[in-house]
Amino acid sequence: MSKNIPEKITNRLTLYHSITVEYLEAGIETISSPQIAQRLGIDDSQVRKDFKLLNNAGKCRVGYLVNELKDSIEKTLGFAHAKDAFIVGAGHLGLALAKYDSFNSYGLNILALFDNDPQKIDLQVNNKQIFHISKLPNLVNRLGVEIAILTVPRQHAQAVADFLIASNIKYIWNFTPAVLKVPPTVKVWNENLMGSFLQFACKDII
Amino acid sequence: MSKNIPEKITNRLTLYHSITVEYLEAGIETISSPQIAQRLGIDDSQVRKDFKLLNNAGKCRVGYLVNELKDSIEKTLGFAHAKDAFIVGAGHLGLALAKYDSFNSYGLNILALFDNDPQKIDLQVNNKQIFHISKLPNLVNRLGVEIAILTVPRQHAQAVADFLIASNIKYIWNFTPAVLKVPPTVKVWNENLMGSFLQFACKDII
DNA sequence: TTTTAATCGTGATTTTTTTATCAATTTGTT
DNA sequence: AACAAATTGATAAAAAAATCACGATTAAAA
Repeated sequence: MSKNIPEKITNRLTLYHSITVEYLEAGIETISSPQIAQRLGIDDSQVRKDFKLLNNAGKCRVGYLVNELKDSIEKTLGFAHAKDAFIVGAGHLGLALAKYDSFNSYGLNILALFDNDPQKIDLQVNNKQIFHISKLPNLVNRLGVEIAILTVPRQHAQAVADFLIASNIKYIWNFTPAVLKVPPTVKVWNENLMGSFLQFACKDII
Repeated sequence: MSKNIPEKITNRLTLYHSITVEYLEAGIETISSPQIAQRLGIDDSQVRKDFKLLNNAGKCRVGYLVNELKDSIEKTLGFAHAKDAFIVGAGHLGLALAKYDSFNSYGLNILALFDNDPQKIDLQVNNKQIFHISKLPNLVNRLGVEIAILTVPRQHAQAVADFLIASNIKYIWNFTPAVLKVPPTVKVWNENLMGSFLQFACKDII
C-alpha cells in the first residue's frame, strides 16, 4: 500500500474522506470535483488529479460515487492495516486522544496509556488501562508495539523519549513542543500545534 | 506582521524556535545551519534560506547567535501581537488546550471556555472560566474576540460553527474531523489530526 | 604565519506542486 | 432529436519549494 504519497496529498485525501462520510450520512450518492474544491477552497483540477491516485473513475456531468470514493481513499491510505500504539502521558491531552474514537476507524489502535503519577495508575479511560511507565518496556516487547504517542510536559519529553527508544519503540508521534533527539532508526512525527496555529494566524490576523 | 510567509516555512521556523529555546536552556550561545538541519533531517541550505527571511546574519565557521535567532523568529512570526481566543467545547481536548501554557508565549491568549454541559459551567481551568455556550455571543461582542478553537464532538461541529459565525466569530481553529461549511468572510483552519497521523504512518510503517 | 576545515550566503538547477486549458462525454432541456 | 450546460480526464504551463554547487569568510590547527 501507499507508494509513499506526499504529505500534502495525504492531507487532502483525509479531508476528502471526511466529506464523503458527511455525504453518506446525508444520503447523497455522488459528488463532483468542483463541489469538493469549493468546500476546501482549492482548485477542482487539483481534486481530480488527487483522485487519479485512487484508480477510481468519475462520470462526466455526474461526478464520483461517494461510497466508492470513500472506500478507495481508505484503501489507499491503509486504514485497514491497524497499527497498535501506546499513549505516554495521561494528562488531558493524552486522555483526549485516548477518547478519540476516530483513531480506530483510521487504523490506529490505542492499547494502553502510561504515566508516572500514582494517582492515575490502574484507572480506565475508554476501556484502556493506565499503567505505570515502568511497565512499558515489558509490554512493548510482549505486545510488539512500535508506536508511542508522546503527550508528556515539554521538560520531560527528551528523557521520556530516550526511555521509549531504549524500550524498543520505533515511531514517536510527538505532541510536545520539544524537538526530540533520536537515533536514525527511530522516526519522529512532530505534531507542532503552535506551528499550526501560527500558519493560521500569520495568514491574515494581524 | 509577516508578509504572508508560506506555511511550510512558518512550520520550520517554529521548529527552529523550539531548538533555540532548548539551546538557551542548555547555555549554548551559537548554533549552525548544519546542526539544525541534521536535527530536523533537512538540508542545511534550506535552513540558511529560511533564515534570510529573518534579516539575521550568521557568521562563517561559527553559525548564528541563539538568542538573536530566537528573537527574530518571534518577531517575524508575530508572537508579540497577542490574539484573544475562546475554546468552544470543554471536553478533554478543550481542557488540554486550556492548560497548554505555551499558547501564551506564542501570542495566543485563551480567555475562556464554553460548553453546554451544566456540570461543567462555572468551573475554572488554568484560571479560565467555563461558561454556558449561550453566554458566548455577548462575550464575543463585549471582548471583541474573533478566534474560536472548536473542540466539540464531530456530530455537533457544524451546528456549533454556525452558531459561532452568527455570533461574529471570524476565525475557527477546527480540531474536529468535520469539514466545516462557512461563508467566505470566515476562515477555518483544520487541525486534521488523522491526516497528520496518516502522513506519518504512510511514510514507512506498512 | 600558513594551511585546513567548517560555515555562510547566494545564484543556478531540479523537482514538486498548483493552476490553467480544452477536447470528449454525459445528462437534462427545449 | 438537437442543443446547452456541467463535468471528467489529460496535458501543458506556471509557480513554488527543495537541492545543489561554489566562492568567500573565518576560526582553529599546524
